[in-house]
Amino acid sequence: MTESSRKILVSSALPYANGPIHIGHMLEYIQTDIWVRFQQHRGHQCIYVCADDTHGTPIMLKAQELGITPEQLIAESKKDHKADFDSFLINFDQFHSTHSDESREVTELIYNRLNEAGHISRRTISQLFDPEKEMFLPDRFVRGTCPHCDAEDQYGDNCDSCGATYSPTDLINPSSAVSGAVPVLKDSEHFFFKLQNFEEMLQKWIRAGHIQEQIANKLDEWLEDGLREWDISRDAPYFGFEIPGQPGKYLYVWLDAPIGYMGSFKALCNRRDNLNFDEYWAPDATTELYHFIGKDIVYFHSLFWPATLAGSGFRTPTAVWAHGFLTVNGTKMSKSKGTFIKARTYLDHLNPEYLRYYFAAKLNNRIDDFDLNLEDFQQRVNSDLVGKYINIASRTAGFIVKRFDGQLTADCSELGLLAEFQQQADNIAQFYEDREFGRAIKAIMALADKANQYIADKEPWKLIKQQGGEAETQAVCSVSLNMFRLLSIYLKPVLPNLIENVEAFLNVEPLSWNDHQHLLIDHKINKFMPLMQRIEKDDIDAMVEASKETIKVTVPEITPASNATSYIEPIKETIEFHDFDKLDFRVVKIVKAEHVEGADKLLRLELDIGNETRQVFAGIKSAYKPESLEGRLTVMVANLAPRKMRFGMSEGMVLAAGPGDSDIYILSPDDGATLGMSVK
RNA sequence: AGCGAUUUGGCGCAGCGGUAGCGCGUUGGGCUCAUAACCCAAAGGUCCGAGGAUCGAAACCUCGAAUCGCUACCA
Repeated sequence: MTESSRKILVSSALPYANGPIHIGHMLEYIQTDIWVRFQQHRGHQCIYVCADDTHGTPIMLKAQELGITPEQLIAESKKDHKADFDSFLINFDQFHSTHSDESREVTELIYNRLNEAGHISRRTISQLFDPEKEMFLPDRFVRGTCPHCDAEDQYGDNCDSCGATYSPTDLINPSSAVSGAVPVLKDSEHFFFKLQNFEEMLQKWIRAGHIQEQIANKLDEWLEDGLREWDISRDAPYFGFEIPGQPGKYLYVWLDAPIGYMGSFKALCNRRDNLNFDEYWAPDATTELYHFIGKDIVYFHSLFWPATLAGSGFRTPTAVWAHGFLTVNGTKMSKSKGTFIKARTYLDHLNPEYLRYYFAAKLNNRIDDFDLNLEDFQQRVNSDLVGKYINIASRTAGFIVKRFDGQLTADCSELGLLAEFQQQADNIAQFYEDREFGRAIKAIMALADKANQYIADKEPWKLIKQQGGEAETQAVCSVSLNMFRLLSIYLKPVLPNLIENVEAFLNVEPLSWNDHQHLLIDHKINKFMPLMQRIEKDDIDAMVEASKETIKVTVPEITPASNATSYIEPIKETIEFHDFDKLDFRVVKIVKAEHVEGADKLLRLELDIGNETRQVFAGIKSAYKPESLEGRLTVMVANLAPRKMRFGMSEGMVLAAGPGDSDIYILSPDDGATLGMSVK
């Protein structure tokens, strides 16, 4: 059961420093973070590193465009990225930068070793050069007319219109995307990494269980084509590391990017006493090293990277694990549809653990694309987490706290049933280990169903009313809360914040995986409070709306007057006229108002809006007597989506002011307004 | 164009040789402890299409379609 403690180093791919993190990125970070937390949860030493990828032409140009230095740009970017990751509970041990002393040190070491071992060659190549900017142009930065189909304004490497691929020198009327100047051909000496020296090593490596089978198939194909030299140098001006001893020549960003994993880890070693760089990177290292990546960068991580490491006397990764791309509602993320959702936009509207759960619930260890279906997302999270899992505690804790002073029974009954929950631990652990999170969640939710069935079967709400039924009620609820605790242990890698609140509720020390081996008996718990709110459709809609690319609006800084009375609610985010215009307010007459049987706060209103009558349930019982409302005119939102409520459909909403309780004041139009009038 | 992945009930997925399962949703019933939650039951599928090997396929092979992606000196 207790395997000896492992030493594991894990990375996620480095986000590029020229743009914000979006939810497509988050798929990878959440996947990795869950796996890392799982390992730590089980008592292994698992270190998680990452960094911003900061070098290359796009960074350089973007900084120029903004009129700042690249250093300023990447510092800004790192701050934003780190804030996003923190908010999503991504628990890096170190989030570093490839533009750092540590990265430079390792990069130079690797280059020098490759060079000394004869893996670097040089030759002169001819490339398009921008005479105005005095820089060589990457293919993407040359635009011109396609030599095949005459489509205008195409990239230098292929044509969007006819799909042809060509060299930028083939373009008709080429121009620099940077300055607009006509590029000229210019010679320059470039440095190449002799990838072909590693063909045999790579052939073996990719079939030795280090990568997924589908990826290995793909790599085979590349290997069959033969490996060629890899151009690893760029001429000044370039934002990156200068090649040692070669002024004006820089290392291509893709050489130093993965070295950023090592640089980040080195920085961590420098501030932690118990970590030794060589223990993780020496060629004979017995520790484990894993890279989580997207399938788009397989080439770099499964060919260049192991070759670079092997050629410079370092260990190769234990495994490189690729995942698929994220789609939203079945299609590629789109700015116009509002499905290009930035991490920050998501966070402005929704709890990060919703997304962590949804990703976990559908992730597997393969490279299939992952669809974030927003409707499914809402239903699944609400149903699984709030409806099933949390509900177990919600429906039993009340009895324990109110009737038994929070005390769980001294002996636990139903040991057989609980043993079933405990026995699932190994099975679930294996799923996590294999990155089959979806199966893990499925197994956990099957147990949650079982727990709810158990409660339904025992009917503690009836037991408590029976004479002498107290003991059994306490036993049933104690068993239920033990089930809840076991599920919490299993869910902890996915939902770290939520489980922290669960720990406070259960009044226990931080849970670790092996705590599943014992039960909570003769223990006092705290009062239950709602641990998670359901996802509201409105929040998803608002997030999508906020993601739609529109003309940039500068949201005015909202500075609440410092001496403002405290109960004034802050003004919500500024909206555009067309947002406002969606709301259809109407003058209506309350033709009928009545109490609703069984409802504490609601009144049922029948509203005449001129051409039809609407039924609306309004939470104003505490402030109005029904008869005082009948015959009054008021204002309603007439185009609000109907809402099925426990007592019937509510077909709109009546406007009212005030904080609630008896402080509620419905609106009245001035004299002269009549039924059905639109309010603007 | 080449290659890879995907295509199973409304939605999201599992199954990978013995003639279809799960969750959500829907419908009906039950319960009322619980965040309109929970429990029970039902309806719903020519498993993308066409061929083929097999006693037998959703699953294997061939051809085709659709979607997403990759194709190293783009990041």
